[in-house]
Formats: sequence, C-alpha cells, structure tokens
Amino acid sequence: MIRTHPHMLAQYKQQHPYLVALDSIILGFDGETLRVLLVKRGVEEETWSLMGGWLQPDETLDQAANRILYELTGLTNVYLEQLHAFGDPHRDPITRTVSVAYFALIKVADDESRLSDAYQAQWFSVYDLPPLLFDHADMVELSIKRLRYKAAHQPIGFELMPEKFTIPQLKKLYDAIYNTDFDKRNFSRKILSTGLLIKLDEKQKGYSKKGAFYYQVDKAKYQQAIESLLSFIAN
Amino acid sequence: MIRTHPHMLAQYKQQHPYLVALDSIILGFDGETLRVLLVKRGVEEETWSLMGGWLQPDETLDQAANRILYELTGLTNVYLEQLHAFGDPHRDPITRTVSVAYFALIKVADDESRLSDAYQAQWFSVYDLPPLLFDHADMVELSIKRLRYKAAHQPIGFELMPEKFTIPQLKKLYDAIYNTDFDKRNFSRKILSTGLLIKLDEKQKGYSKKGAFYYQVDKAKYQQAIESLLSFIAN
DNA sequence: GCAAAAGTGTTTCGACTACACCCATGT
DNA sequence: ACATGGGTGTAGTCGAAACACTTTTGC
Repeated sequence: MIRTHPHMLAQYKQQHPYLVALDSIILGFDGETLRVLLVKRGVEEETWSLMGGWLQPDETLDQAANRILYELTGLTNVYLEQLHAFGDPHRDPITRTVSVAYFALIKVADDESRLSDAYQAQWFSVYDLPPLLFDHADMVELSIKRLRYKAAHQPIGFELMPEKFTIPQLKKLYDAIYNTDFDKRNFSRKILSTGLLIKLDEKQKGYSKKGAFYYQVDKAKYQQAIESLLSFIAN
Repeated sequence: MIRTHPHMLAQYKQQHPYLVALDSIILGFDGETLRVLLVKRGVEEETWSLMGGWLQPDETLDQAANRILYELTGLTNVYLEQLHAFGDPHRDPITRTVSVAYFALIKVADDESRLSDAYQAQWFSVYDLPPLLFDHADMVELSIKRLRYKAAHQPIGFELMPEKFTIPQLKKLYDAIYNTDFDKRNFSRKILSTGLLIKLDEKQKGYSKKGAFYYQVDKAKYQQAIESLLSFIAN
C-alpha cells in the first residue's frame, strides 16, 4: 500500500502494527581486545543476546536506546548512535518485530562495577563470539564495520578510553579495531597532531619500567571537532 | 521494559505495537540542480511529502522500500540505501508511526516519462523546498549530508547520471552536490584516474560548439570497486 | 574570425609511509 | 648492567591543489 492523500485516515486503519525493539551493540576496550557486552538468554542453552528492549509509547528512539543502556549499565552520557533498522519478517520467530540497532562506545573502567546484576552480562571479544540470538551477529558485524569506518575519519576512539590514558594504550585500541599493528611513531605523530590531547604530568606506573605519560582529551576542542565534522558528515 | 529471559512470552504480550512506515528521499539530477521528488499532500494546502508507504507483513524493510519506489516510478534496480529510522512519538499526529527513511539515487532521464500519474509528483531543488509533511524536511537534510559524505569516499555520483554522460556534466553534478565549483582539470584527472570510465567515440551535440566526449561506466569495474569498499566501509 | 566550452600539464605543498636509535627505569 | 617498553626524527613518495593556455567548431 502506498501512502498518499486520498482517504488518508482510512489507510491508517488498514495497516498492521508491529512491535518495535531496540538493540544495543555495546562496545568496550579492556586494554587488549575490543569487546562487546552480551546478556545470557535462556537458562540452559548457550545463547547470548545483545542488550535490548521495547520502544515505549512516550519515547523517541534515541531516548529508548539511552534508557535501555542505563538500565543495564547505570551509565548516562554515553556515545550512542543509531546503526541500522533490521526488519526481516522472520527475524524474531515469536512476533514480527522491527529492531532499531544502536551502537554504544563505553569506557570499560567507568562501567565495570556498575553492571546490573539483574542481567547476566559478560564481555566477549568481538573476534570470538558465542552463538547469538536472532540476527544479532549481523548487528555486531555491522557495528564493527561502522566503528572502523568512523574511527578512520573521526577522533572517535577516545570514547572507548578511560579519562586518562597513554599513547601506547590508545595505539593498542586502534590495533584492536583494525586488527593490525600500527607504527608507533606515525601513530603518535598523527594523534598528537589533532591537538585534541593534553599531556599530563603524571606517568603510568607498573606496566612498563619507564612509564608512559598520561594524556586526557581536551573536551572543548573535542566537542568542536565533532561538531564541525557533523555539519559535513552523515549524521 | 528491558527485554531479557525470564517470562519472555509474557513480555511480548505487554508491548505496544506501532505502525511502521517507509519514506524515500528520491534524489535526481537534471543537469543543473540536485532535486528531490515530492508528492502533493492534501488537495488545497501547499504541503508536500516524501514518497512513503507502510510496511507489509511479508516484506523486509529493503523490499518494502523497493516496492514503494517501484509503484511511484516504475523503476527497479535503483540505488537505494537505508538512511535512518525516525521515531519521535509525535512525528505523525494521527498515529504513532516509526518511519524508516531510505534514500534513492535515480537517473532522471530514465524516469521522466514513467512517473506514475496516480501521484502528483514533482521535482524540487533540494536547496529550495516547499513546506514538507511531518519530519520530512529533516529526512531530506540528512540525506544530503549522507550523499555528500558518501560521494566524497565512493564513486556514487554515477548513480545519478544517465547511461552516457560527459565529464563536464559529471562535474556539474558534483558542483551541485557540494554547492561549489571544482577545478575542471583536477576534477577530470581525478575521475579518470579511477579507471571506471570508458570513453566513447561519440560527442555530445547541441550544448557546446566543440562538443564533449561521452563516457560510460565500466560496470564490471564499478561493481568490483563498490564491493571492495563495502567490505571495509559502513554498510 | 570570434565566442564559448572542451581539453590538457606543471609545480607546489602537505600528508602518509617506512624505517632505527636513544631514553628512563625497575629489577 | 640489562631488559623492557617509551619516545622521537628524517627521507622518500604520493596525492591534492593551484594555476593558464590551446583546440574545436557553430555562428
């Protein structure tokens, strides 16, 4: 049925409604590996699922995705972006459901403790996933592509880092995202040339003997950079 | 409500279903200006709308978007890509509707004649739009951003060109997309360096005195190029 | 023969790549 | 003193940008 002007109201009544769900691909970085947060489905079987929920009558899609993320992790102000709507008629065998997938980038350190115990949630390497519910594996795969694409064009990697981090830590993140090994000289030159990082006086202890300087993101400049990209770039 | 394992079936029953619509931002290029195809809403008022329709029970989202595009234009095999899901609770004042917006790039020459008369459809400059229904203006705006972004990274502009076209015509398209004026020497070097164009023996007549050579896309190489990008790039 | 658009080449500059050595410190 | 990871500089290459003149042909 095409929607057009004659008999508009009548057309609304003839339509089939569907359930609308939201599923979040929550990505985090533990210092070595890019990980996705999954919750256990069913008690016995080894099936895992993305964190998801239903769209409520008074919410926008973004609000619903934020709410669901909050209920699981207790986090707000998280990087969260709509990924894609999935609508295969049989994707959910129980009822036809259209799912709008979001992807979230979180600072694992932030989270850790706060993970709601109500859901059996666990971090999995994105390169080694258990069997996933419905089309959730497609969602994860698409989110990795999106992350790779975006990280190549925008300084988005900081979203996965804790407040303070070292350049070698950040390089490990990019190595994990692209499953490669960047040259550390070129990497640090490129990252520092953005002017988005502030060098702190403090050095990381315990990991290496020399210790690496901590940096933090210059939030004002970072916001500016994001905004000036957004004006040009897809959403 | 968060969706998780206990009492799954009961949870499905408590949920509110919504209508799911599809709206297509159909972009075309008439040789001078980037245009979007709109249909008239209401008989008297000057309100226009994107071409849209409802999701049917047996369709995927992509299928529904293709169907709706076909019903209006008679075209198949059109470049059509999911843009974004719009779900503000009040976006459609009659019934809560989640709309999945798609954007389509069509070759205006192809179309022209075939535009279904059942809908009063008209091309508008994307830089000079009439009042639009609901949030359709947001959708158009986002689609332009997406087009700009994608066209900068992929050889997507050909989708808006007729089978045969000249380099100056193609330059005009890119000028229109970015609302600027590219250097013709750099432009033609860059386009030709992709190796995706085949020079024909034929010259365009009537427009300029000298006449410009026609080119066509090397479809095999074009497919290859798109696919090798897709493997790396967001969706 | 002239006006109007098509077509083409060179230089400059900045960005990315590849690559190797010294530094600081904990043991 | 030595092992481990941190930090830095240079030369070469490639792609992007700036820029102006000649060619064709319809009138």
